[in-house]
Amino acid sequence: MQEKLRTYKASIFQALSHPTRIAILEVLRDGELSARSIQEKLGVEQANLSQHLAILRSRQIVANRKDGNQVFYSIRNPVLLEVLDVMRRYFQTNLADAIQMLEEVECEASVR
Amino acid sequence: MQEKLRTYKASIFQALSHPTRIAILEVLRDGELSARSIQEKLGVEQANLSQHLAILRSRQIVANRKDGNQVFYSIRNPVLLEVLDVMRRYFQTNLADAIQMLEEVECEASVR
DNA sequence: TAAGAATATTCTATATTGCGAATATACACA
DNA sequence: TGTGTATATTCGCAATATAGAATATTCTTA
Repeated sequence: MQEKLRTYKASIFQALSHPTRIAILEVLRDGELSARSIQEKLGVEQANLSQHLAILRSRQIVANRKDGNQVFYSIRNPVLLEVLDVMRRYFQTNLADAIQMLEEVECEASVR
Repeated sequence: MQEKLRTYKASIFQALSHPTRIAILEVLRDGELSARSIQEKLGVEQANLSQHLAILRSRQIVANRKDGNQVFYSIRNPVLLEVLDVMRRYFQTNLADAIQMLEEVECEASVR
């Protein structure tokens, strides 16, 4: 596989590499929601949510539909939900390691 | 799902969010390899590879086994390969969008 | 048209990441 | 023990990412 393709995949993973963006995809799992509803469900700053949505949009991960005053977001490709599902299985089969990691992550998520 | 769990998931995605690290997992798909072999296959700097391996290690994604002079790496949990497989499907069902993205990514991968 | 609501963008400060160069460590074997 | 090979770590710098504050844009409705 060429470098370019890997860079694309990496950019998708990168889009998924933030807790808020994972949360966004999880609340969109059951169907589209307005930006405002997402914001209320997640309890984040308006500007911050908008930035995260911009990232998901730029990677074509979510679609947005304007309706009057509001913008409704939805997951563009359901296969992405499978990615999240498999990750859930990954997490489950990894429980022991994960618990340890959670503790580390709690202090600092970085390697260095 | 709690924030902590999302942070954990995000940290796994973050580990996958670099082309070199994706490449590492791909060459490890068929079994363990020494760091040197990985380096030769990928053609990256020794120090750089070691840094990427450190990230994968810190997330418990790879296991390492020391044998004399060398360190052999392998994928710790095969479910992770499924994640990559699903991503491949994601890519395939997304071809049109992806091609467009590849062009953009070619110039600059960032949103801003 | 004016005011208000929903969303996006820009700006600024800070933190994190990624790279190569240099250095350190660990092991093998003469 | 000394030398070479394999791997890891540290350092400094450039690039990127994230957050909140401020501002802009778009739409609705009085």
